[in-house]
Amino acid sequence: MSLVDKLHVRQGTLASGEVLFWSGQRSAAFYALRSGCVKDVAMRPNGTESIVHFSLPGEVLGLGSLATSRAETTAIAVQSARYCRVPAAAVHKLAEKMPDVGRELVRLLATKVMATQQLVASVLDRDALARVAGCVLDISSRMQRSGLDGSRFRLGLSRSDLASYLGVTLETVSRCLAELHRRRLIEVHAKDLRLLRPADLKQLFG
Amino acid sequence: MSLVDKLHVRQGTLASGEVLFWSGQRSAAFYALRSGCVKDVAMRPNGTESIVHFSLPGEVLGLGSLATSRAETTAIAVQSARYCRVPAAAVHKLAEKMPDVGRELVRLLATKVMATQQLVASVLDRDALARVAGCVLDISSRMQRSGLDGSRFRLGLSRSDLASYLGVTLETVSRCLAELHRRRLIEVHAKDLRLLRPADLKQLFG
DNA sequence: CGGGTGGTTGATGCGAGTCAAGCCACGTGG
DNA sequence: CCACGTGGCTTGACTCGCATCAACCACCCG
Repeated sequence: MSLVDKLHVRQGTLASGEVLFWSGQRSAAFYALRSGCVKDVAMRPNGTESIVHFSLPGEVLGLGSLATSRAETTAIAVQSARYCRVPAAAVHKLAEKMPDVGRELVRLLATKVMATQQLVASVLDRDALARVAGCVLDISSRMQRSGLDGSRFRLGLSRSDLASYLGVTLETVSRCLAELHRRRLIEVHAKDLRLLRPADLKQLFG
Repeated sequence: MSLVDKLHVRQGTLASGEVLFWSGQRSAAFYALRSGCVKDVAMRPNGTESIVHFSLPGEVLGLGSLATSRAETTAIAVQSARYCRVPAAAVHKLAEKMPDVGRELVRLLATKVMATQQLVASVLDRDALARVAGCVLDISSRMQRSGLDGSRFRLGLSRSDLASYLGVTLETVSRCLAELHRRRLIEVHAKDLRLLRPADLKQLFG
């Protein structure tokens, strides 16, 4: 039984393009995503924005607000989505009675720290094609972890979202997907994606 | 009074090059760095290694082990260092009596999540010169946060360590530091570094 | 039908990787 | 003491991957 299931939480839905929370907004809570896809956008002083994360069904977002009681990024649905809101205070109160809840939260956070560090490391010293391949594999395995079909899915993010997330341009993303298609490692039609040879994808990524 | 000061902890020292913990090693504990500098290295299947993080005095490392009870990276001292070891079990036990301890730990972790995400975002869409400038500023502000002199310090990391951390080659790091020196934004002699015009550095970074 | 949005594809230039040489500070041993 | 090697750093010349700029296409909706 997972952490969020133990709590009395508020449910909600989002239409595509709708904002879940704004950067800077006062709030100490996180969210469990039930369906859809949500991107986490960091705004820059100069106006440019970059995607630092995206969440798939079964995952948790908004953990940053636990540090400062203030959201550090803006979360925007890229598909219609259902979610549960979990106030930090509720978790902390529950944790006082049930130590396991506290440990679970710590585990959740520590896992995200590591995942993010791995992401940095993996992205930085790879060329564009490997980054795209890695991203496809990442989505696939995250879908599987939530019990969904990891070999055939629809991308929530647009090319330009993916580009920002991967640190390349949208043209490059487009070209790389086309190249992977040409090599028969995947099949892409617009946002529908199918993995043909995951093993070869992994090799390309490694 | 900070979290680690409340705990009964084991102290230790490291010589430059010595390993604090190995990737994969079973252990659920983190470390508070008292002095020196420690790098966090992720090994790849293919043998290459990349630096995902480095810790300065006053900072905490090894949080990854809280997720899996296993270190995810190898921590190596790049200068002789003093540290305190904090077992996860001790924190959790203490947290049961003092809820604030649990919250402090959560805050610590959430802060690191955000910092790491910011790092990704900041590194990805910046050119090499801006990355190096940002890294210098980052070190400077982290030194200040611990009450040290942020305008004049000695780099713990070698050029090649910095290169790995920033996702560029060591030649590029060298050229960028030289360029910043040429522009009179900093002064570098080997590993000794001094900030001359931090405001202009920030502008270059932004 | 026209306009808008998101995606693909092509031509060109630049930034940073690569390869290679050389410098400096260090230590070691003849 | 000097000769020599070694590791960390710098600098230069060449190459290449990706950004940039720009056209074009497919689709949707008013």
